[in-house]
Amino acid sequence: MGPKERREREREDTRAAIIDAARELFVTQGYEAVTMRGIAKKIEYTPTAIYFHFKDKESVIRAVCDSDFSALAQKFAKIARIDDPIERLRKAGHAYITFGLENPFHYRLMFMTPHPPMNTDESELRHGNPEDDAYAFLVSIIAEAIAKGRLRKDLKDPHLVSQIVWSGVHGVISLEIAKCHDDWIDWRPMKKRAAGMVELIIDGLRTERD
Amino acid sequence: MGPKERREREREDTRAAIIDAARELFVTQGYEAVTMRGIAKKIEYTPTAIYFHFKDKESVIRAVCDSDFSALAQKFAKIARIDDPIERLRKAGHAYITFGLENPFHYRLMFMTPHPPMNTDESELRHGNPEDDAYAFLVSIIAEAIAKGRLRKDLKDPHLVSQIVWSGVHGVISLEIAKCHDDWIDWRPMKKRAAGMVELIIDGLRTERD
DNA sequence: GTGTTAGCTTAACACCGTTAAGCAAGGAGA
DNA sequence: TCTCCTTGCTTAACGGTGTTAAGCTAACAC
Repeated sequence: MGPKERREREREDTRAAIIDAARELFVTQGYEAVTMRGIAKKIEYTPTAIYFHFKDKESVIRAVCDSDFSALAQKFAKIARIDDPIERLRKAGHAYITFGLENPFHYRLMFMTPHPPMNTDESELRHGNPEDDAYAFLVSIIAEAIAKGRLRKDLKDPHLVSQIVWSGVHGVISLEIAKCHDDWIDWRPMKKRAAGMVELIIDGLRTERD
Repeated sequence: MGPKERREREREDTRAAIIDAARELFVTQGYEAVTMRGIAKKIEYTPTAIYFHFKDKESVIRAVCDSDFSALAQKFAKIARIDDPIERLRKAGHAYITFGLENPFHYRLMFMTPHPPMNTDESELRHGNPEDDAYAFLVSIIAEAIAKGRLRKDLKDPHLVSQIVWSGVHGVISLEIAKCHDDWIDWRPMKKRAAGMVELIIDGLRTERD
């Protein structure tokens, strides 16, 4: 049975071509600049053809993000091997910030833009699994740090602590993405702000002080 | 000389009508929902008429934001009277968070959306003046706290510290605005996250510890 | 009374996402 | 081999957007 597989392979190819074309527009110019007509021109199809492969524009772009966010998961996978939970937290914070700054349009779409609640099954990434899910990874670090008595004793809820930690690094990234062109603010170097935030958080959380 | 003033007053009136109509759409449904045709319908003019009063859609909405952001300046004006800089910082943080959560669309437009660098004179608010400029207000608090030896001694740059502090509270607000509908995250109450962040920051910055 | 200008309208342009309808090619079943 | 039907695409169009060019009208200045 040859032809059936060939057809499926071809379909998968043009689907990939759509994603690639969309990615190229997306990473250089952002969500608004990705137009169905623009994608179509790049791959030399008509705009309508895209709707055979994707429900709408949003699912095209989510396909781009889903595939690119695996890069973040890979970074986290390496960090997961670090023994000391505090050091793991520090490295994870920096990796998260680096990822956000290297993929500003992805980051903006995923974490700075309100979306209608999406069906869990629409995304291929599995939630709750620290390997795929960056938030779950963070919670696991915090939970371990709490269990090992490395955090202040009034900090008992891993989710609350995680959400505060996340807010901190998210604040640095998102402010940079949204306001870096604003010369009204006398911005200090990104690296200093990032490192300052990470140290401020870790220092504020933990038991010992040096 | 009557007619001239009357004409100017009338022009100012329809300008205000445009802003009011735009605000009504903006605060309930956000930037995208504000359409020139929608504004026009509300004030019973044609869409084109708006272009006599405003350059484009963006300047209509910026006029809305400019006028509404004076509310934040007023909150800060009260806080400015607090003696203790640390306590002033705490109150300012909470006021900022409250403002952001009460005006999510304003907040999103001003701090979560990248803009092309705008000409300073396009906005009526004066920069650098702590009375109008929330950032300058924050810097003034931090500078005073440093001068009075209330912060850790390695924290010497008011701008760097301010930017980190701002990032922290901004992170809480912006994550709430962008991701509060995401039930994939087991969100803790907003108040706990906000208070936790403010205390974490203040605790991380200052000299003494209780 | 004439000319000018302010303030608005009508009509259109160039985009956008999306959809209905049709067409051509190729596999499936007789 | 002939027919049918599905797959994958195209053509054409709809309703929406921001924006602009051109024209009209009433009120003012002289």
